[in-house]
Amino acid sequence: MKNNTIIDNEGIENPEKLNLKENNCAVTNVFKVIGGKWKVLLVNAIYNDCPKRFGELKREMENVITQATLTTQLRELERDGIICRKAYAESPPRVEYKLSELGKTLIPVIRSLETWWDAYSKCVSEQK
Amino acid sequence: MKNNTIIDNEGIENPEKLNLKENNCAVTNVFKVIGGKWKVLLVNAIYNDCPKRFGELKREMENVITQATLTTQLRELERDGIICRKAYAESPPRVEYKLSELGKTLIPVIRSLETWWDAYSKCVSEQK
DNA sequence: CAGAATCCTCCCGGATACTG
DNA sequence: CAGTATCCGGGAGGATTCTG
Repeated sequence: MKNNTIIDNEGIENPEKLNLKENNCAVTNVFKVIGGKWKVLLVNAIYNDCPKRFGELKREMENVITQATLTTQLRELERDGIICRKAYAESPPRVEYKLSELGKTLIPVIRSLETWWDAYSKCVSEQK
Repeated sequence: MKNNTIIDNEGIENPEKLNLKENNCAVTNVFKVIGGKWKVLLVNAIYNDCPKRFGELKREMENVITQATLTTQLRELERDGIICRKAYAESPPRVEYKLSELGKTLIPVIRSLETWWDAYSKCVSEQK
């Protein structure tokens, strides 16, 4: 509580640069967008089968994450402009998700992460 | 506690694929290695000025993270094979960090994440 | 069918103090 | 100088229940 009143700035000559304990590293910002535990999985799923209905995602993720968590992750991806949500005013209701144009630019980045992981894990397993 | 005895498997026909609530998505695994709040910053710092002494890192990160947190993050990076730690048996003690060969392969991946973030944030700020 | 609302748990990172 | 040791709070994500 005592530290809620802005951090002690003694000795800090350039507070802007430090951004007050916040880390404005670009990569850290990327993690805020796609670092959610299931987000890349969802982006891939929606990319591979587009548009994707909520019910399909739910079925595929069943017994892995709950519906509540699924909804939360999707909402955040939508808020950050990665996916588009379209609700049809029908009965029963239907909701479809697609990757936005911005979201599509993520795919190559995700692929490069996957490629790095493959090489990394292979290397790690070999050297022991 | 009740859920410690392996999760209810009813209705799961293919437990291996689900990996028991674990997410074996490659990208998620990458996040476990470099997803720590300050790790990419540290990797960049060590890469740009190699070898890097602990004291230098501490000074650069002063008023941003504590020494304890710095040590923890470095230890994890070392454990995961990204950086190499070399301690000299001198007095006063000296410790140097370098990127491992494996760690160097991270640099292009980090650059691609940075590039994506630049484009992303520009796009987001324009469209509102 | 799709989601909102609550409550709860776990763990990462932070503050502080002590050490060879 | 470069660490450990210990305690602690906050936030992400999960379980459960209720709704149009």
